[in-house]
Amino acid sequence: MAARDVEARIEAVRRFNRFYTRKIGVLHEGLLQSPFSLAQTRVLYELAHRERPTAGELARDLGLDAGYLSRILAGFAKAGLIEKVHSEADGRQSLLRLTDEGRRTFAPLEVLARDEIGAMLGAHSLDEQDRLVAAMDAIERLLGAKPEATAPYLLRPHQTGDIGWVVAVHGAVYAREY
Amino acid sequence: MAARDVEARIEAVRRFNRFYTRKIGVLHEGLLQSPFSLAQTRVLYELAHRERPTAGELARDLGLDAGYLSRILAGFAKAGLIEKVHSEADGRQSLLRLTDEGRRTFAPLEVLARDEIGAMLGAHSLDEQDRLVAAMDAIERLLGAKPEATAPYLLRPHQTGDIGWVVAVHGAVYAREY
DNA sequence: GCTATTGCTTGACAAAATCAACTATCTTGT
DNA sequence: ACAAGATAGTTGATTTTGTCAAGCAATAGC
Repeated sequence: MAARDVEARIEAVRRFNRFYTRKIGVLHEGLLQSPFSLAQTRVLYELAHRERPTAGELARDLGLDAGYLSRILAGFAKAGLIEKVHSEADGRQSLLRLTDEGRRTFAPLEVLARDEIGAMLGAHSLDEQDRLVAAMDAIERLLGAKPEATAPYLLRPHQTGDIGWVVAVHGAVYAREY
Repeated sequence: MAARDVEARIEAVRRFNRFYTRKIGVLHEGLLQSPFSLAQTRVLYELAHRERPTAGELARDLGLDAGYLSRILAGFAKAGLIEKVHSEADGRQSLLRLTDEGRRTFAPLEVLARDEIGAMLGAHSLDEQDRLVAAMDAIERLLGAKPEATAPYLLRPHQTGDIGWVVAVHGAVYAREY
C-alpha cells in the first residue's frame, strides 16, 4: 500500500490500456462494413442521442478537430442526414439535428453495434456478464469524475541519486528539486 | 437476470467503450510530443518486450496491416533502432530485435507513458487506485480468455413478430427462423 | 464603438492506413 | 521429386484521416 506499489499499479493500468486498445480496434472492425468511418459513426451517435448540439459541443466532447468535424458535418448535411438551424441566441453557431433520413440511415448501424457487443457478451455466462459490466461501471465511475486540479502527485519514491521528485500534472511532466 | 437484461448489459458495455475510447485518446495525446506515431509506439513497445518477434507476429497481435507494419519496421531499421536477422528456420521471415540505440530511444517514451498514467492514478486515493486496478484486471481476465467458438448466442428475447432469433457469431450476424 | 474572443469554415498539407500486385520461401499431396 | 498452393514480407498506388493556419462573421468586454 506504500509508494512501492505505485509502479505495479501503473503497469497494470498500462497493460489494460494496451489490451483494450486492441479490443476496441477489433470491435470497430465490425462497423467497417458500414459506409461510415469511425469518426463519422461517433458523430452520428452523438447527433442521435443529443437534443440540439452545436458543432463546438461535439468537437469538445469527442475530442475532434473543429475543421475535421466541420467537414464531416458538411458531408452529412449534403447527404441529407442532418439539418443545421441557425441559432437564435448566437448567430455564429448552428443547432444540429438528424433528419428522418438521418435516423433511418443510422438505425441499422445501431443494430450492428449492439449485436456485435451482444455476441461478445453471449460468449460468457450471465454471472460473468454481470461481473464484466460491474467492472466497467467501476472504471467509468472512478475515472469519469474530474480529478482535482490542485496538487502535483508523487510518481516515484525517492531514490539515491534522484534530483528530486518527478511529478506530472495534466499531462505535463516536471522535475522538482528538493 | 433473464434475457430481459441483455439490452441493458449491451448498453452498459457500449457506454464504457465510448468512454474508454475517449480516455485512450486523451492519454495518447501525451505521447504526441514524441517523434513517433501511436502505431510506431505500439510496435516499439512490443519489440522491447518480446524475445525475437517476426513481423507477422507483431502484425497479428497488434492488428496492423502487413504492408503498413513493413514500412514502420523499415523506418526503424533505417534509423538504426532495430536489426533484422534472417531466420534460420524459415527463410521468409526475419527475427526482429531492438538495437542498443533502439532501447535508448525507447526508454524516455516509456518514462513518459508511465508518468502520464502515474499522474492519472495520483488524482485518486490509494483505495480508489486499488479498485480501479482490480476492475481492469477483471475485465482483462473476462474478455482475454478466448471465447468458445461453438454455439451461437441469443441476442434478443423473442418478441411477437420476430422472424426468429437474431444471433451473432464472431462478428457475423445471422437471422435464424424458428 | 473599438478590440478581443468565439464558433465555424476553408484551403493547404501531412500523416496514417488500405489494397493489390509481386517475390521469395516453404508446405502439401501425389 | 515436383507442381500447386500457401505464407512472410515488400513495394507502389491510392485513399482516408487528421492537422494547422488563415479567414469570416457574430458576439462579448471594455
